Amino acid sequence: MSRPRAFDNDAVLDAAIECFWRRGLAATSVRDLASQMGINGPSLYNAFGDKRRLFAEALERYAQQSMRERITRIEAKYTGQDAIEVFFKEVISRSLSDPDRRGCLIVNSALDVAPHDKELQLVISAYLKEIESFFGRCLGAADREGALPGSVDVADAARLFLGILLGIRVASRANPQRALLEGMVRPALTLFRSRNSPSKKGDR
Amino acid sequence: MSRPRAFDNDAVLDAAIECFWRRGLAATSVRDLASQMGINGPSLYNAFGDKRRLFAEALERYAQQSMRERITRIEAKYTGQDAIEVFFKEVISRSLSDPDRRGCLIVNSALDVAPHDKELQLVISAYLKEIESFFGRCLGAADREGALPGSVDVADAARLFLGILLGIRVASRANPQRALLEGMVRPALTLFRSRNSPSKKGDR
DNA sequence: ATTTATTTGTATCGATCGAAACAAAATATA
DNA sequence: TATATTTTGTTTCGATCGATACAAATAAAT
Repeated sequence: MSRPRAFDNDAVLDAAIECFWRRGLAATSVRDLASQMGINGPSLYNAFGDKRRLFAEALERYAQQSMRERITRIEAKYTGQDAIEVFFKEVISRSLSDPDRRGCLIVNSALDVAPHDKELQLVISAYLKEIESFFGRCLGAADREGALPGSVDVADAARLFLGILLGIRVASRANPQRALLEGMVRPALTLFRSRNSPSKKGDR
Repeated sequence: MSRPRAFDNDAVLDAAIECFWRRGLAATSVRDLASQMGINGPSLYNAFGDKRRLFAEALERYAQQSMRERITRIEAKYTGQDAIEVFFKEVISRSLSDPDRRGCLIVNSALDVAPHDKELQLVISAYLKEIESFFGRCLGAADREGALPGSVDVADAARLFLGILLGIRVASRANPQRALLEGMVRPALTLFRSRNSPSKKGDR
């Protein structure tokens, strides 16, 4: 009954993700967005409301395509310590191979959006909780298999790995060096019971 | 031979720190800065060059007054695991008691300034290195006292604690909850040889 | 008292910001 | 084909951005 939309919603959202990912919510102008999305300003406002709501949609799509995709893909093939190791290996690899050092849109937003937007804070906080839950599942599985020493609290260990992930994402933007990022994770993996050939001091 | 400056340089720098700390470099306007600093725009430009150079000066003053002050003060009284524990206790306490959730200006800048400013990236990266070195000294002392298991690599452990610190600073802005922040640190402290009454699973 | 160098306050520069007014264009329904 | 409804492109709004021109104000040096 009306004129159809001339652009693909997901495609323009991907372009918006790229803008917000590179520069953040406040530093990205509506003109930049419209230009990169290949649409006009009024089309943007008509389709997404305003810049902030567009950001919320882009963030949710990012969470789905980047965070949840990685978690579900890894959990389909790995469990316990393996899943955590593969997860960090992938994150570090991606962080180091990005010439723009975009980091993670969720982590970036946790730092520069959440404190100034109560609604988005809840959304972002929930994303972080999803990641913590992923670590919690991995650690729970490891614990049930007897791969965790009794001194390790599963909930706290999940928080630790979330903290390390946030740390890697921050450090990779200011100091993207493999030794630093991998060094952040390695000692935490010693929380697990040592397996066949654990990495020891002086091994490197 | 000329008209003297009517404002105290350190005092207005403190006001600038507050602005940048609360909103970041890009989101803080020169008008906000001048207003909070109690000076006029032209005085600001005359004294500091431009917004970016004012930021660099404010950041350095922050590093001195906040980061180095804490490190030297703690190292004057504590060593090894104690120093690390006191450090995190203080950081977490400060993070949770700040109603504005400003986090740490250095960490904030690592995420949203460093990727877009090569010069400031070097400065910020150096600040992070100072923190890592602090952890390195603590861990080195612990190692020399036999308080570290042989499986723990001191350099990596320092990177881990830096990562946790960054994680705490990020998480405290999006999800400032004591259980989360303390939980991030607690498992990492088990890297040290257990002492008199270590916290165990189920203790909480 | 005059000179010289700097800071200060007022006013404003061009550029850009988020957002929208408006009409032309396009299509499903009647 | 006529009508109703939404999208599109052009244009522009008032506000704000970083930065500065300019002259009045100030105080040490001569």
